[in-house]
Amino acid sequence: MNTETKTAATPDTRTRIVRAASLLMQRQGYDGTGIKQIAQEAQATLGSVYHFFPGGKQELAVAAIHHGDQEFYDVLREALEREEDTARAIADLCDELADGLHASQWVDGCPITTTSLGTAGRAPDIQTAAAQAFARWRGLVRDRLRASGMSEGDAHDLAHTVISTMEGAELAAQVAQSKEPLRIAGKHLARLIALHQ
Amino acid sequence: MNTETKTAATPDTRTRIVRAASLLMQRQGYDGTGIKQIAQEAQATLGSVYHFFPGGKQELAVAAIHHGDQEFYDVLREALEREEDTARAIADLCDELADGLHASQWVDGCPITTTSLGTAGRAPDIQTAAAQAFARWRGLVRDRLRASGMSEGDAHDLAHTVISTMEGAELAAQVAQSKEPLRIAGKHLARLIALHQ
DNA sequence: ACACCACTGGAACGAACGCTCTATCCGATA
DNA sequence: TATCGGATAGAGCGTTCGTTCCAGTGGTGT
Repeated sequence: MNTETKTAATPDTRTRIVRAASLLMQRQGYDGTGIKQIAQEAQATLGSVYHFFPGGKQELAVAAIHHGDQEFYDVLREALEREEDTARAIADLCDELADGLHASQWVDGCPITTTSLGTAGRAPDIQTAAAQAFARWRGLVRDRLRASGMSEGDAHDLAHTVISTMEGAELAAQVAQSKEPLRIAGKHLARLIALHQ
Repeated sequence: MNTETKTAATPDTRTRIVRAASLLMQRQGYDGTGIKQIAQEAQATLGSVYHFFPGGKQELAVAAIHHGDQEFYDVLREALEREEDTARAIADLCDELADGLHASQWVDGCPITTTSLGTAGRAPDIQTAAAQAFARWRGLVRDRLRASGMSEGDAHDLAHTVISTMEGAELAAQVAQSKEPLRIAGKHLARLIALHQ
């Protein structure tokens, strides 16, 4: 029954596999990550991987994307709940992302972009999972903006730009190995939100 | 001497190899693209590839990134020269990018992100080339904003956000297979620029 | 006529890839 | 205690990877 839940010392084998796949594909992309490497990192064996993911590497990648999706969904939700002023919440989140990126020595960017980009025209399941993730994140921002009184249209459009810009700034920060793109993006997004409410 | 220049029917072998590498890595990433595939696509042989790029796949990837860098540099420069109002120039460029992305059936996004992301912590030469590209593009926008009378600080910051947001919106558009993220980003960037000048 | 050399062509190498397969383990149920 | 199926373990399959190596080929300078 259990597929993690408790804060247990050593999680499910399946959970360990998904976590390892998510982390490694986030860093190295789909083609750059081998199934054997995932198994080793997860302290599981090849047999276990194919037992839980009979669909092979693609099915595992989809699970990894869903994992990364939920991971950032929680971060985003907490950031929006923590601070009443949405503009400031987004700016603070950008700084938080910059700190996390720096702490990982600029390797752990968005948990799904690398996997998604590298499989663009050839793995529909992975693309669908990535599109769902982006839509969920946008929905979170849109609902928060709506709740603070913004019009439907403005909230919809701003949610798009907030996610797009955060995504692009994280990418730019990673490439430049600098917090500056994310810092500036946070400032400008806050300004843009304040302009509409 | 000549490494292309003329509008010749069939370009240099070296040029054909770089173009093929750039296009394939843009679509499939570094690890997803094989040297043999590049050679085939370029109508060259393995011997030729290693003749021109004795540094192997990494040296070829660096050349591919420089190629993609220059490619977008020209597009960006023309877009900024074509339209006097910088805000409108950026918005128009976003629409142009959306059309190009759609025309490629959502596979040809930014020519360097996929390659750069997939090699994040392990190929310094590639990272440096990608960082240079981003910096050159930002420089183009910053100079244009400065020329239209914007303050040094505002121009610097806005150039960052313009590139970050365009990058992120292109990514979002690719994943969602929709022009909407780029359209909205263009609108918001124009608004943000107008706000500062 | 010859020598030279940038360039082309492709066979071959060891390593790593995704995946299949069978054997074994082990806790729950009868 | 006997049985059974989910889970684990890893050898081995065919294929492809990046790279090396060397034998040609064709045009240029002498």
